[in-house]
Amino acid sequence: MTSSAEPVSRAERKKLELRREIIDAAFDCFAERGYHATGIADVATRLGIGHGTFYRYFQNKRDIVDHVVDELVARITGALTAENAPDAVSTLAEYREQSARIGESLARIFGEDPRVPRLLLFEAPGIDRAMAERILDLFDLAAALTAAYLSHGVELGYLRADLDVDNTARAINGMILGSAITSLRTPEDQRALSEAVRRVMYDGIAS
Amino acid sequence: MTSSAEPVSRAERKKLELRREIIDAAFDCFAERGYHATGIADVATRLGIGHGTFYRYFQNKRDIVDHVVDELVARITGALTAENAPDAVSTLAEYREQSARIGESLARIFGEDPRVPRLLLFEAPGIDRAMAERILDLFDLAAALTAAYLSHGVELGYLRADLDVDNTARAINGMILGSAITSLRTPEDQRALSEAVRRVMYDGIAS
DNA sequence: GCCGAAACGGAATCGCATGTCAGTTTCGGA
DNA sequence: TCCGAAACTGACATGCGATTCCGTTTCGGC
Repeated sequence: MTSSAEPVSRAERKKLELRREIIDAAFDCFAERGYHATGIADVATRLGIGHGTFYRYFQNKRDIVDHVVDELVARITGALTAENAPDAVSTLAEYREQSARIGESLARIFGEDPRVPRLLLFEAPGIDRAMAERILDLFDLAAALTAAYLSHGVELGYLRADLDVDNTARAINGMILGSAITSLRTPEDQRALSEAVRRVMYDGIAS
Repeated sequence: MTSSAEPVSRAERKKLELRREIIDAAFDCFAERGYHATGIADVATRLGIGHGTFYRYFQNKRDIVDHVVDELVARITGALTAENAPDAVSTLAEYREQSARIGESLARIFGEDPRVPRLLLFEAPGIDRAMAERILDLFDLAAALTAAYLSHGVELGYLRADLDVDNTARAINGMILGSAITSLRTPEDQRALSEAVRRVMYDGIAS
Protein backbone atom coordinates (compact mmCIF):
# COMPACT_ATOMS: atom_id res chain seq x y z
CA MET A 1 0.00 0.00 0.00
CA THR A 2 2.99 2.27 0.36
CA SER A 3 3.77 2.32 -3.36
CA SER A 4 2.30 0.61 -6.40
CA ALA A 5 5.25 -1.20 -8.03
CA GLU A 6 8.51 -1.63 -6.19
CA PRO A 7 11.46 -1.15 -8.51
CA VAL A 8 13.63 -4.23 -8.41
CA SER A 9 16.72 -3.62 -10.48
CA ARG A 10 19.80 -2.60 -8.61
CA ALA A 11 20.27 0.45 -10.81
CA GLU A 12 16.70 1.53 -10.26
CA ARG A 13 17.22 1.60 -6.55
CA LYS A 14 20.40 3.60 -6.90
CA LYS A 15 18.53 6.09 -8.99
CA LEU A 16 15.77 6.53 -6.50
CA GLU A 17 18.31 6.87 -3.76
CA LEU A 18 20.15 9.67 -5.56
CA ARG A 19 16.85 11.33 -6.34
CA ARG A 20 16.11 11.39 -2.66
CA GLU A 21 19.53 12.71 -1.80
CA ILE A 22 19.02 15.54 -4.26
CA ILE A 23 15.73 16.46 -2.63
CA ASP A 24 17.36 16.43 0.77
CA ALA A 25 20.31 18.50 -0.37
CA ALA A 26 18.01 21.00 -2.04
CA PHE A 27 16.01 21.24 1.16
CA ASP A 28 19.18 21.99 3.07
CA CYS A 29 20.33 24.64 0.64
CA PHE A 30 17.01 26.35 0.24
CA ALA A 31 16.47 26.50 3.98
CA GLU A 32 19.98 27.67 4.76
CA ARG A 33 20.76 30.17 2.04
CA GLY A 34 17.31 30.76 0.65
CA TYR A 35 15.73 29.68 -2.59
CA HIS A 36 16.89 32.53 -4.77
CA ALA A 37 20.37 32.59 -3.33
CA THR A 38 21.11 28.93 -3.99
CA GLY A 39 22.06 27.81 -7.44
CA ILE A 40 21.65 24.38 -8.90
CA ALA A 41 25.41 24.18 -8.73
CA ASP A 42 25.28 24.57 -4.95
CA VAL A 43 22.93 21.65 -4.60
CA ALA A 44 25.03 19.51 -6.92
CA THR A 45 28.29 20.42 -5.25
CA ARG A 46 26.91 19.53 -1.85
CA LEU A 47 26.38 16.01 -3.15
CA GLY A 48 29.61 15.87 -5.10
CA ILE A 49 27.85 15.43 -8.42
CA GLY A 50 27.99 17.50 -11.56
CA HIS A 51 25.18 19.96 -11.86
CA GLY A 52 24.27 18.55 -15.25
CA THR A 53 23.30 15.38 -13.43
CA PHE A 54 20.69 17.31 -11.54
CA TYR A 55 18.74 17.81 -14.74
CA ARG A 56 18.51 14.07 -15.27
CA TYR A 57 16.38 13.94 -12.15
CA PHE A 58 14.41 17.15 -12.18
CA GLN A 59 13.09 19.40 -14.90
CA ASN A 60 14.42 22.62 -13.46
CA LYS A 61 14.96 24.58 -10.30
CA ARG A 62 11.32 25.34 -9.83
CA ASP A 63 10.48 21.67 -10.20
CA ILE A 64 12.56 20.53 -7.29
CA VAL A 65 11.31 23.02 -4.79
CA ASP A 66 7.86 21.66 -5.49
CA HIS A 67 9.08 18.21 -4.59
CA VAL A 68 10.72 19.48 -1.43
CA VAL A 69 7.51 21.17 -0.38
CA ASP A 70 5.49 18.09 -1.32
CA GLU A 71 7.47 16.16 1.20
CA LEU A 72 7.04 18.66 3.99
CA VAL A 73 3.33 19.04 3.32
CA ALA A 74 2.93 15.28 3.42
CA ARG A 75 4.78 15.12 6.71
CA ILE A 76 2.58 17.77 8.23
CA THR A 77 -0.75 16.52 6.97
CA GLY A 78 0.34 13.11 8.16
CA ALA A 79 0.91 14.41 11.66
CA LEU A 80 -2.38 16.24 11.52
CA THR A 81 -4.50 13.31 10.47
CA ALA A 82 -2.72 10.18 11.68
CA GLU A 83 -4.87 8.48 14.28
CA ASN A 84 -6.32 11.85 15.08
CA ALA A 85 -9.74 11.72 13.50
CA PRO A 86 -11.85 14.28 15.34
CA ASP A 87 -14.48 11.71 16.24
CA ALA A 88 -12.04 9.18 17.66
CA VAL A 89 -12.52 10.45 21.17
CA SER A 90 -15.56 10.64 23.38
CA THR A 91 -14.55 11.97 26.78
CA LEU A 92 -13.25 15.36 27.76
CA ALA A 93 -10.02 13.87 29.05
CA GLU A 94 -9.43 12.05 25.79
CA TYR A 95 -10.28 15.19 23.94
CA ARG A 96 -7.65 17.20 25.74
CA GLU A 97 -5.19 14.39 25.39
CA GLN A 98 -5.70 14.33 21.67
CA SER A 99 -5.23 18.05 21.33
CA ALA A 100 -2.04 17.76 23.32
CA ARG A 101 -0.90 14.94 21.06
CA ILE A 102 -1.54 16.89 17.88
CA GLY A 103 0.22 19.90 19.33
CA GLU A 104 3.14 17.72 20.31
CA SER A 105 3.70 16.28 16.89
CA LEU A 106 3.32 19.63 15.17
CA ALA A 107 5.71 21.19 17.63
CA ARG A 108 8.15 18.38 16.96
CA ILE A 109 8.04 18.82 13.21
CA PHE A 110 8.39 22.58 13.35
CA GLY A 111 10.41 22.96 16.49
CA GLU A 112 12.97 20.19 16.16
CA ASP A 113 14.08 21.22 12.72
CA PRO A 114 14.21 24.97 12.07
CA ARG A 115 14.62 24.30 8.38
CA VAL A 116 10.97 23.33 8.19
CA PRO A 117 9.47 26.63 9.33
CA ARG A 118 12.19 28.55 7.57
CA LEU A 119 11.44 26.94 4.24
CA LEU A 120 7.66 26.78 4.51
CA LEU A 121 7.04 30.13 6.12
CA PHE A 122 9.95 32.28 5.06
CA GLU A 123 11.18 31.04 1.72
CA ALA A 124 8.29 29.37 -0.03
CA PRO A 125 5.78 32.22 -0.05
CA GLY A 126 8.22 34.50 -1.83
CA ILE A 127 9.08 32.11 -4.63
CA ASP A 128 6.01 32.39 -6.75
CA ARG A 129 2.34 33.18 -6.77
CA ALA A 130 1.66 29.48 -7.26
CA MET A 131 3.83 28.51 -4.32
CA ALA A 132 2.26 31.16 -2.13
CA GLU A 133 -1.10 29.66 -2.97
CA ARG A 134 0.15 26.26 -1.95
CA ILE A 135 1.10 27.59 1.44
CA LEU A 136 -2.25 29.28 1.81
CA ASP A 137 -3.90 26.00 0.84
CA LEU A 138 -1.97 24.35 3.61
CA PHE A 139 -3.26 26.93 6.07
CA ASP A 140 -6.78 26.35 4.83
CA LEU A 141 -6.44 22.63 5.21
CA ALA A 142 -5.18 23.03 8.75
CA ALA A 143 -8.03 25.42 9.50
CA ALA A 144 -10.56 22.92 8.16
CA LEU A 145 -9.14 20.14 10.32
CA THR A 146 -9.11 22.30 13.41
CA ALA A 147 -12.64 23.43 12.69
CA ALA A 148 -13.82 19.83 12.36
CA TYR A 149 -12.11 19.12 15.62
CA LEU A 150 -13.84 22.02 17.31
CA SER A 151 -17.21 21.07 15.84
CA HIS A 152 -16.90 17.66 17.35
CA GLY A 153 -16.13 19.23 20.70
CA VAL A 154 -19.20 21.41 20.45
CA GLU A 155 -21.41 18.45 19.58
CA LEU A 156 -20.14 16.53 22.56
CA GLY A 157 -20.73 19.50 24.78
CA TYR A 158 -17.08 20.03 25.71
CA LEU A 159 -16.96 23.36 24.02
CA ARG A 160 -19.18 26.43 24.04
CA ALA A 161 -22.32 25.89 22.01
CA ASP A 162 -22.02 29.34 20.44
CA LEU A 163 -18.45 28.79 19.31
CA ASP A 164 -17.66 30.24 15.87
CA VAL A 165 -15.78 27.14 14.84
CA ASP A 166 -14.33 28.38 11.56
CA ASN A 167 -12.91 31.61 12.83
CA THR A 168 -11.84 30.17 16.14
CA ALA A 169 -10.03 27.46 14.24
CA ARG A 170 -8.11 30.13 12.36
CA ALA A 171 -7.31 31.91 15.60
CA ILE A 172 -5.99 28.74 17.18
CA ASN A 173 -3.93 27.88 14.15
CA GLY A 174 -2.55 31.37 14.29
CA MET A 175 -1.24 30.70 17.78
CA ILE A 176 0.46 27.57 16.52
CA LEU A 177 1.87 29.50 13.61
CA GLY A 178 3.20 32.08 16.02
CA SER A 179 4.86 29.32 18.01
CA ALA A 180 6.50 27.95 14.90
CA ILE A 181 7.92 31.35 14.03
CA THR A 182 9.09 31.96 17.56
CA SER A 183 10.91 28.66 17.46
CA LEU A 184 13.14 30.08 14.75
CA ARG A 185 14.82 32.30 17.28
CA THR A 186 14.09 30.63 20.58
CA PRO A 187 14.07 26.88 20.13
CA GLU A 188 14.28 26.42 23.90
CA ASP A 189 11.04 27.22 25.71
CA GLN A 190 8.90 25.49 23.19
CA ARG A 191 7.28 23.69 26.06
CA ALA A 192 6.23 26.78 27.96
CA LEU A 193 4.95 28.37 24.79
CA SER A 194 2.72 25.48 23.83
CA GLU A 195 1.52 25.32 27.41
CA ALA A 196 0.51 28.97 27.17
CA VAL A 197 -1.30 28.26 23.93
CA ARG A 198 -3.21 25.36 25.41
CA ARG A 199 -4.07 27.41 28.45
CA VAL A 200 -5.50 30.25 26.38
CA MET A 201 -7.35 27.75 24.28
CA TYR A 202 -9.01 25.69 26.93
CA ASP A 203 -9.81 28.33 29.42
CA GLY A 204 -11.25 30.16 26.47
CA ILE A 205 -13.31 27.63 24.63
CA ALA A 206 -14.39 25.18 27.28
CA SER A 207 -18.07 25.54 28.01
CA MET B 1 8.74 68.29 15.16
CA THR B 2 7.93 66.25 12.08
CA SER B 3 11.29 66.85 10.41
CA SER B 4 14.42 68.76 11.27
CA ALA B 5 14.96 71.13 8.33
CA GLU B 6 12.24 71.71 5.76
CA PRO B 7 13.65 71.93 2.27
CA VAL B 8 12.57 75.19 0.69
CA SER B 9 13.76 75.25 -2.89
CA ARG B 10 11.21 74.28 -5.50
CA ALA B 11 13.51 71.70 -6.99
CA GLU B 12 14.11 70.15 -3.62
CA ARG B 13 10.46 69.58 -3.15
CA LYS B 14 10.11 68.00 -6.57
CA LYS B 15 12.96 65.70 -5.73
CA LEU B 16 11.43 64.55 -2.49
CA GLU B 17 8.15 64.03 -4.25
CA LEU B 18 9.68 61.80 -6.89
CA ARG B 19 11.57 59.95 -4.23
CA ARG B 20 8.30 59.18 -2.55
CA GLU B 21 6.65 58.13 -5.80
CA ILE B 22 9.49 55.72 -6.41
CA ILE B 23 9.00 54.17 -2.99
CA ASP B 24 5.29 53.81 -3.63
CA ALA B 25 5.77 52.32 -7.07
CA ALA B 26 8.33 49.88 -5.72
CA PHE B 27 5.91 48.89 -3.00
CA ASP B 28 3.27 48.19 -5.62
CA CYS B 29 5.57 46.14 -7.79
CA PHE B 30 7.12 44.13 -4.98
CA ALA B 31 3.75 43.31 -3.51
CA GLU B 32 2.13 42.44 -6.83
CA ARG B 33 4.81 40.53 -8.71
CA GLY B 34 7.17 39.76 -5.87
CA TYR B 35 10.56 41.17 -5.05
CA HIS B 36 12.67 38.87 -7.16
CA ALA B 37 10.33 39.00 -10.12
CA THR B 38 10.35 42.77 -10.41
CA GLY B 39 13.22 44.57 -12.03
CA ILE B 40 14.26 48.13 -11.48
CA ALA B 41 13.02 48.73 -15.01
CA ASP B 42 9.51 47.69 -13.96
CA VAL B 43 9.45 50.23 -11.18
CA ALA B 44 10.79 52.96 -13.45
CA THR B 45 8.38 52.15 -16.26
CA ARG B 46 5.43 52.32 -13.91
CA LEU B 47 6.38 55.92 -13.20
CA GLY B 48 7.28 56.73 -16.78
CA ILE B 49 10.89 57.50 -15.91
CA GLY B 50 14.08 56.02 -17.22
CA HIS B 51 15.51 53.35 -14.98
CA GLY B 52 18.78 55.21 -14.80
CA THR B 53 16.95 57.87 -12.87
CA PHE B 54 16.15 55.34 -10.20
CA TYR B 55 19.82 55.16 -9.33
CA ARG B 56 19.91 58.86 -8.65
CA TYR B 57 17.57 58.25 -5.75
CA PHE B 58 18.53 54.87 -4.40
CA GLN B 59 21.75 52.93 -4.26
CA ASN B 60 20.37 49.71 -5.63
CA LYS B 61 17.45 47.34 -5.55
CA ARG B 62 18.21 46.11 -2.09
CA ASP B 63 18.35 49.66 -0.83
CA ILE B 64 14.85 50.56 -1.86
CA VAL B 65 13.14 47.56 -0.38
CA ASP B 66 14.62 48.60 2.91
CA HIS B 67 12.99 51.99 2.55
CA VAL B 68 9.66 50.42 1.64
CA VAL B 69 9.81 48.21 4.70
CA ASP B 70 10.89 51.14 6.85
CA GLU B 71 7.69 52.87 5.95
CA LEU B 72 5.48 49.90 6.73
CA VAL B 73 7.22 49.19 9.99
CA ALA B 74 6.78 52.82 11.00
CA ARG B 75 3.11 52.66 10.16
CA ILE B 76 2.64 49.53 12.25
CA THR B 77 4.65 50.57 15.26
CA GLY B 78 2.78 53.85 15.10
CA ALA B 79 -0.55 52.06 15.30
CA LEU B 80 0.77 49.89 18.09
CA THR B 81 2.03 52.69 20.29
CA ALA B 82 -0.05 55.77 19.43
CA GLU B 83 -2.09 56.73 22.47
CA ASN B 84 -2.00 53.11 23.50
CA ALA B 85 0.46 53.08 26.33
CA PRO B 86 -0.34 50.00 28.39
CA ASP B 87 -0.75 52.02 31.56
CA ALA B 88 -3.12 54.59 30.08
CA VAL B 89 -6.17 52.72 31.25
CA SER B 90 -7.37 51.83 34.72
CA THR B 91 -10.69 50.06 34.45
CA LEU B 92 -11.58 46.73 32.91
CA ALA B 93 -13.93 48.38 30.43
CA GLU B 94 -11.23 50.76 29.28
CA TYR B 95 -8.84 47.90 29.09
CA ARG B 96 -11.08 45.95 26.75
CA GLU B 97 -11.77 49.05 24.77
CA GLN B 98 -8.11 49.68 24.28
CA SER B 99 -7.48 46.14 23.14
CA ALA B 100 -10.34 46.50 20.69
CA ARG B 101 -8.88 49.77 19.45
CA ILE B 102 -5.43 48.32 18.90
CA GLY B 103 -6.95 45.34 17.15
CA GLU B 104 -8.99 47.66 14.97
CA SER B 105 -6.10 49.71 13.75
CA LEU B 106 -3.94 46.69 13.12
CA ALA B 107 -6.76 45.01 11.26
CA ARG B 108 -7.21 48.16 9.22
CA ILE B 109 -3.57 48.34 8.24
CA PHE B 110 -3.32 44.69 7.34
CA GLY B 111 -6.83 44.05 6.18
CA GLU B 112 -7.60 47.08 4.09
CA ASP B 113 -4.56 46.79 1.94
CA PRO B 114 -3.51 43.24 1.07
CA ARG B 115 -0.20 44.55 -0.22
CA VAL B 116 0.91 45.08 3.37
CA PRO B 117 0.67 41.50 4.58
CA ARG B 118 1.79 40.23 1.20
CA LEU B 119 4.98 42.25 1.29
CA LEU B 120 5.79 41.93 4.98
CA LEU B 121 4.84 38.31 5.48
CA PHE B 122 5.26 36.72 2.09
CA GLU B 123 7.94 38.61 0.23
CA ALA B 124 10.23 40.19 2.77
CA PRO B 125 11.31 37.10 4.70
CA GLY B 126 12.58 35.44 1.52
CA ILE B 127 14.70 38.35 0.36
CA ASP B 128 17.64 38.06 2.66
CA ARG B 129 18.82 36.86 5.99
CA ALA B 130 19.01 40.47 7.12
CA MET B 131 15.49 41.22 5.99
CA ALA B 132 14.17 38.07 7.64
CA GLU B 133 15.77 39.27 10.84
CA ARG B 134 14.03 42.60 10.49
CA ILE B 135 10.70 40.85 10.26
CA LEU B 136 11.51 38.73 13.27
CA ASP B 137 12.51 41.89 15.11
CA LEU B 138 9.12 43.31 14.29
CA PHE B 139 7.47 40.23 15.77
CA ASP B 140 9.60 40.55 18.86
CA LEU B 141 8.69 44.18 19.24
CA ALA B 142 5.02 43.36 18.94
CA ALA B 143 5.41 40.56 21.45
CA ALA B 144 7.10 42.91 23.89
CA LEU B 145 4.31 45.46 23.58
CA THR B 146 1.65 42.83 24.03
CA ALA B 147 3.49 41.42 27.00
CA ALA B 148 3.69 44.85 28.62
CA TYR B 149 0.01 45.22 28.00
CA LEU B 150 -0.73 41.89 29.63
CA SER B 151 1.53 42.65 32.58
CA HIS B 152 -0.40 45.79 33.24
CA GLY B 153 -3.62 43.78 33.16
CA VAL B 154 -2.23 41.32 35.65
CA GLU B 155 -1.12 44.09 38.01
CA LEU B 156 -4.54 45.65 37.91
CA GLY B 157 -6.11 42.28 38.57
CA TYR B 158 -7.98 42.05 35.30
CA LEU B 159 -5.99 39.09 34.18
CA ARG B 160 -5.00 35.80 35.77
CA ALA B 161 -2.25 36.29 38.32
CA ASP B 162 -0.42 33.21 37.05
CA LEU B 163 -0.44 34.38 33.45
CA ASP B 164 2.75 33.60 31.53
CA VAL B 165 2.81 37.05 29.99
CA ASP B 166 5.65 36.54 27.52
CA ASN B 167 4.42 33.34 25.99
CA THR B 168 0.79 34.35 26.11
CA ALA B 169 1.74 37.53 24.31
CA ARG B 170 3.28 35.46 21.54
CA ALA B 171 0.19 33.29 21.36
CA ILE B 172 -2.07 36.30 21.05
CA ASN B 173 0.11 37.89 18.42
CA GLY B 174 -0.01 34.62 16.59
CA MET B 175 -3.79 34.88 16.40
CA ILE B 176 -3.47 38.36 14.95
CA LEU B 177 -0.87 37.11 12.51
CA GLY B 178 -3.23 34.35 11.49
CA SER B 179 -5.93 36.92 10.88
CA ALA B 180 -3.63 38.97 8.69
CA ILE B 181 -2.80 35.96 6.58
CA THR B 182 -6.41 34.93 6.33
CA SER B 183 -7.26 38.39 5.09
CA LEU B 184 -5.15 37.70 2.01
CA ARG B 185 -7.77 35.31 0.74
CA THR B 186 -10.90 36.32 2.61
CA PRO B 187 -10.94 40.07 3.14
CA GLU B 188 -14.66 39.90 4.00
CA ASP B 189 -15.31 38.41 7.42
CA GLN B 190 -12.51 40.28 9.07
CA ARG B 191 -14.97 41.39 11.66
CA ALA B 192 -16.10 37.92 12.68
CA LEU B 193 -12.52 36.73 12.79
CA SER B 194 -11.31 39.46 15.11
CA GLU B 195 -14.38 38.90 17.25
CA ALA B 196 -13.43 35.23 17.54
CA VAL B 197 -9.90 36.23 18.50
CA ARG B 198 -11.11 38.59 21.19
CA ARG B 199 -13.48 36.00 22.48
CA VAL B 200 -10.76 33.36 22.79
CA MET B 201 -8.53 35.92 24.40
CA TYR B 202 -10.81 37.30 27.04
CA ASP B 203 -12.62 34.20 28.04
CA GLY B 204 -9.18 32.72 28.32
CA ILE B 205 -7.12 35.20 30.19
CA ALA B 206 -9.60 37.09 32.34
CA SER B 207 -9.20 36.17 35.97
C1' DG C 1 36.94 -9.01 -21.47
C1' DC C 2 33.53 -6.79 -24.80
C1' DC C 3 29.47 -4.04 -26.10
C1' DG C 4 25.68 -1.10 -26.05
C1' DA C 5 22.96 1.63 -23.23
C1' DA C 6 22.32 4.56 -19.68
C1' DA C 7 24.35 7.83 -16.41
C1' DC C 8 27.44 11.44 -15.62
C1' DG C 9 30.05 15.85 -15.80
C1' DG C 10 31.18 20.27 -16.75
C1' DA C 11 32.39 23.45 -20.52
C1' DA C 12 29.65 26.25 -23.45
C1' DT C 13 25.37 28.74 -24.34
C1' DC C 14 21.91 31.93 -23.48
C1' DG C 15 19.00 35.22 -21.50
C1' DC C 16 18.37 38.60 -18.42
C1' DA C 17 18.56 42.15 -14.81
C1' DT C 18 21.68 45.09 -12.57
C1' DG C 19 24.28 49.00 -12.57
C1' DT C 20 27.15 52.65 -15.45
C1' DC C 21 27.92 56.51 -18.27
C1' DA C 22 28.16 59.92 -21.75
C1' DG C 23 25.02 62.57 -24.37
C1' DT C 24 20.67 65.27 -23.92
C1' DT C 25 17.19 67.98 -21.73
C1' DT C 26 15.43 70.92 -18.16
C1' DC C 27 15.50 74.75 -15.34
C1' DG C 28 16.60 78.71 -12.50
C1' DG C 29 19.05 82.82 -12.40
C1' DA C 30 21.43 86.72 -14.63
C1' DT D 1 17.56 85.31 -24.15
C1' DC D 2 21.62 82.94 -22.71
C1' DC D 3 24.48 80.00 -19.53
C1' DG D 4 25.86 76.59 -16.48
C1' DA D 5 24.47 73.24 -13.30
C1' DA D 6 21.75 69.55 -12.21
C1' DA D 7 18.55 65.97 -13.58
C1' DC D 8 17.29 62.64 -16.80
C1' DT D 9 17.75 58.98 -20.13
C1' DG D 10 18.42 54.59 -22.28
C1' DA D 11 22.04 52.14 -24.92
C1' DC D 12 25.75 49.48 -23.23
C1' DA D 13 28.91 46.59 -20.33
C1' DT D 14 28.93 43.14 -17.08
C1' DG D 15 28.14 39.26 -14.41
C1' DC D 16 25.64 35.57 -13.07
C1' DG D 17 23.08 31.53 -13.01
C1' DA D 18 19.84 28.33 -15.40
C1' DT D 19 19.83 25.03 -18.88
C1' DT D 20 21.85 22.38 -22.75
C1' DC D 21 24.74 19.16 -24.96
C1' DC D 22 28.08 16.10 -26.15
C1' DG D 23 32.24 13.66 -25.02
C1' DT D 24 33.41 10.43 -21.21
C1' DT D 25 32.57 6.93 -17.78
C1' DT D 26 30.07 3.30 -15.64
C1' DC D 27 27.54 -0.80 -15.56
C1' DG D 28 24.91 -4.99 -16.51
C1' DG D 29 24.52 -8.70 -19.54
C1' DC D 30 26.92 -11.89 -22.56
